[in-house]
Amino acid sequence: MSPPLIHTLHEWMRVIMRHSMRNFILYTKEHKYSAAQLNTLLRIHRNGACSVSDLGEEMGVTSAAASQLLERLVQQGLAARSEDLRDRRNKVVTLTSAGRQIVQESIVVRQSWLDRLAELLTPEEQEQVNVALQLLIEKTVRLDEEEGPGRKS
Amino acid sequence: MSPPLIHTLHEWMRVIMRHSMRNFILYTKEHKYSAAQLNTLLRIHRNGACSVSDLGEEMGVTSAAASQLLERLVQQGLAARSEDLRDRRNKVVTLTSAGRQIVQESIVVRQSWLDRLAELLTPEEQEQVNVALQLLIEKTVRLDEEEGPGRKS
DNA sequence: CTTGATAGTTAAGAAGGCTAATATATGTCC
DNA sequence: GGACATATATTAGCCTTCTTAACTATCAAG
Repeated sequence: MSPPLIHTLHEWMRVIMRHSMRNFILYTKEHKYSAAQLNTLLRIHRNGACSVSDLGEEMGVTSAAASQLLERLVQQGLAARSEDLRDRRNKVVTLTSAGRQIVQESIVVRQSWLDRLAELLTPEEQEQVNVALQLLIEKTVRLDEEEGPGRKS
Repeated sequence: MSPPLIHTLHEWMRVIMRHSMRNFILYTKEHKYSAAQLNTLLRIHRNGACSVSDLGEEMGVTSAAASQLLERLVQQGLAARSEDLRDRRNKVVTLTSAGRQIVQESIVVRQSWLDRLAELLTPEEQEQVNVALQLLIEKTVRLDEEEGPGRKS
């Protein structure tokens, strides 16, 4: 019965990585943002408002490193720090509109090939793929629930 | 008719990136290899034997940068340089067995969640997903052919 | 108010990775 | 052979990012 699913999944992953990374690297070169900076912006985007140490912890660096990285983003007008009114030791990190725009652009360049890919499919194929991917997404959520049941307190 | 395919594709991409990158970063931290080094190893792995400038061009850096990056990999025993007999200006870059092992491990780390994901599917679902992904892979190949018809001479 | 923990910043120094310029060896064309 | 192009290596200098170690501000408990 055709190549096993595992093999197909891995192959698909390889394809995705190759396409997305190529565009991502081109984007960073073009815009002079380092991978670390763009990565930080993406984290802030995903987390919504968060603290500096949260950021560092998630990226696997010390809070000092996170602070410095953030400082430069603030200087470039891409991120903002404000005080947490409930605990004034914390800073609340957010994106500025310029920062949000950078994030959006980087996501678009990374994913634009998917749009062109979708256009190559017939409506029937689109529906078939849609159902399969939604199944995968749903199961992945379940996978996360099983493995990290107690991450939020 | 359910969310549009484009939306589902992008969501699936987001899921993949989050899972794979997290494991990838953990792996680099653990093994003290920088992202650039691991990236270089992966390129060599994908390209098979290639020259230094090929490497640099593909990674979007000067050949000087590629040479230095490679030098460190050689010192660590992960890559090897040998002379190209047909054109002795070129170096033929290959992985050592240690280098191949690192590459394999990093791929496994990045993709192991896919194996667990596959196990959550019934045989029928597996077949359904398998067919859909193979369709996507095949269409992506076609996409590449359309867009880069003359990349190899 | 004092003590001790926590969050963030700052400074100093090390390391990685980049470019540009230069050097060296090799290939190609006449 | 001689002139020029090509592939790689080397060097110097710069920028980014990391860590460690202070230091400041805030909170929480007594």
